[in-house]
Amino acid sequence: MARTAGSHSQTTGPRVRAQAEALFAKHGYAAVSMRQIAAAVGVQAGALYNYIPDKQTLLFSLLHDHMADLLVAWDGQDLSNDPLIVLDQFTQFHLEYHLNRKDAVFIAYMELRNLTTDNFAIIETLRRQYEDHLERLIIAAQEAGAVTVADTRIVTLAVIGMLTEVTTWYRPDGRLDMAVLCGMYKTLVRRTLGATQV
Amino acid sequence: MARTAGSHSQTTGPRVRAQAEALFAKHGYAAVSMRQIAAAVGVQAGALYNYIPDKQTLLFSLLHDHMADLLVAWDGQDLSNDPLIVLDQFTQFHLEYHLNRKDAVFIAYMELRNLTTDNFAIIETLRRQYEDHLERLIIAAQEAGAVTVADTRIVTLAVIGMLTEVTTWYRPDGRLDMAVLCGMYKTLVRRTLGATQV
DNA sequence: GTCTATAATCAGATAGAC
DNA sequence: GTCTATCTGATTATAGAC
Repeated sequence: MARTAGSHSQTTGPRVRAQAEALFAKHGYAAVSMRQIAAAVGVQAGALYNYIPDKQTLLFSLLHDHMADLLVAWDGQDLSNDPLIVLDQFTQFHLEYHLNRKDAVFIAYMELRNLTTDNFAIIETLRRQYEDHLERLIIAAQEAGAVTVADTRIVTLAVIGMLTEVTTWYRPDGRLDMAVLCGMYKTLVRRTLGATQV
Repeated sequence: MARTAGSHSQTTGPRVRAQAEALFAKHGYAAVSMRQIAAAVGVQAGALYNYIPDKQTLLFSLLHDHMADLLVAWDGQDLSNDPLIVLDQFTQFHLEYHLNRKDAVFIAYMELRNLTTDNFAIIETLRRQYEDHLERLIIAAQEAGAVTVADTRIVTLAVIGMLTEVTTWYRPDGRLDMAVLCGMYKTLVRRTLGATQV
């Protein structure tokens, strides 16, 4: 309970990350100054350096945690034995996860070019891992005779592209609720894969 | 033939735009300085202001011309009477046009947030016009009984998202040439639309 | 049309007081 | 842990010489 005045280490750190994420998504990494982040948090610029070594590391940390969390979340899914139902589960998972983290998704796609070469390689490896998860599902469905795909890699990227694009226009208070949206995209994904049942 | 030393008005203007486009695509609008653009062109920073009023107008001009050129190019297409062939034509047009202008496409999607409010509205109107072209094709195909779509607007955005995503990974010297790529995506688009023939 | 020089501002990051 | 003050260098844009 007793706490030194001005000491908020348990809350300021996460707040720096949250405000940076929101500002980077809105204006772009290069366009946001450390002073802007500090103002959003409610501290002076110098205080930020108690929590982050520099601006580049802050960006990398946001992207890395987003991708790592995504992989952990997918690993935690309870998957069906039906190869078509599993594809529906991926569609639903991808849409819900990404629509609930629009800022992080936006940054993860937009700010890759602002990473150093080494940091970029790490993020790309994580992204590739996620893509591979879906490609394995498509290959399994193909082997089970549930879908017909000419090139599993291309179709994997096409499906992820189609699903991720939703984050650029979907509004929770718009004309479609999540359940309806997910239902429509499950159909679109099955169709794209040439599923035996749609 | 005779030309005042240092006078290159017929070439410098376009070169400023071309170099700015390349640099904005690579590093992002906010991350690129006028000095960098000038260095790429081969002049000093001050000379740029003979061709552009300011940095913001340069960005807007690049985005505006890209979208306007896209609409003009589509209007110039010779379209089939077959509603499914027309959709194939759109797929091919969109892929070829966008893959030949990767930098402009990247900027058009990434730098919208760096436009002023007024400029943003203008670009969004142009983008919406392009989307409407595809949506009308889908509606026509639906009315002709050639496709089955639950929500023409959603599917329009899904198709454009799927096609545009290709620009993030396609390499002309990669394992797929344009003809094969277009063929595969024509199938994917037809499938997504629930076409009677794929 | 391009140059050099400069104005006015802002950037990321650090030092030391409290 | 946060503040103020500051360092160093970069930013956009302009002015005037050539």
